[in-house]
Amino acid sequence: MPELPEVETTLRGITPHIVGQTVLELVLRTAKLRWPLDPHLRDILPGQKILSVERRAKYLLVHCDQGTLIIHLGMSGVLRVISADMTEQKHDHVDMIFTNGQALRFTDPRRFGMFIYTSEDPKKHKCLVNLGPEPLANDFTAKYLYQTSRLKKQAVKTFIMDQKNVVGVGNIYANEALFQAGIDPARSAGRIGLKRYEKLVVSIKTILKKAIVAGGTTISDFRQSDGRPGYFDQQLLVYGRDGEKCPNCDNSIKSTRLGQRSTYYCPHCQR
DNA sequence: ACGCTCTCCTGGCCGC
DNA sequence: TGCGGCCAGGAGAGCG
Repeated sequence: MPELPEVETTLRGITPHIVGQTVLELVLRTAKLRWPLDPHLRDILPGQKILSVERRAKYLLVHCDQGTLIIHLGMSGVLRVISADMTEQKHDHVDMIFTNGQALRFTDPRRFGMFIYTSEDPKKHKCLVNLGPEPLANDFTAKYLYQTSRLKKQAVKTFIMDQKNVVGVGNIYANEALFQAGIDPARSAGRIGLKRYEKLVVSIKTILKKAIVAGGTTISDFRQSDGRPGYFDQQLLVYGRDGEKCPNCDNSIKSTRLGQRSTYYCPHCQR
């Protein structure tokens, strides 16, 4: 679920509450998320102080004295700072309790999320080492996308959702960005010219920035870390709108599937 | 190397 | 109201 704006929203929500705090105890209630939760976290983390939190792609890196937690929200994960005595509910898998009486709680119904610890450089972890550029950074340019996509036959939507090429763009924002750029999501990435990639890069950056301001998109279960939903769903122009009228013309929005993912587009406006 | 499927898991919704 | 089938913000693994 969470794409870059939702992860960024989470980062901004939790950071001021946990940086500087010292871990008192780790409560693990579920053995397995995407990968097994390491029971040694109960021994390793207590006593460590949270130094900083950063986002890389859709991963959150919680830097502690002696190592780093790598957290991914998967499709349905939520991180919240709560009072440590708040009763746990179904799907609350991890509580990281601090000495100040608060806790960072990880909730994830579908359990595609990830909550691991490394004492090595987290950027060298196999999940992070092959990631492409950050879409909001200066090195994410039309020239880069154009060069990277030469000879690629895969659909441009699949191409921009591949984290090797650019990170953070998930299914919702891929649909929206391609609509805004007027590009047919099924078109081969290698057959799109530099000019059109210029439009696409602008669309991706604009949409992600707007979504961050809105606190992300809540389709069903995403919550900002204070429990409020994200409000960007009110600005979605094509996602989930098949059969509705295109905002730009009189034709209706169609849906199809690309790479096993629902795809929404206007056949008239997107070429 | 590339690109396509399958897979992990729970819950909500729709149709019968 | 109950049940089966299908769908959902991701992405690693395995295959041809």
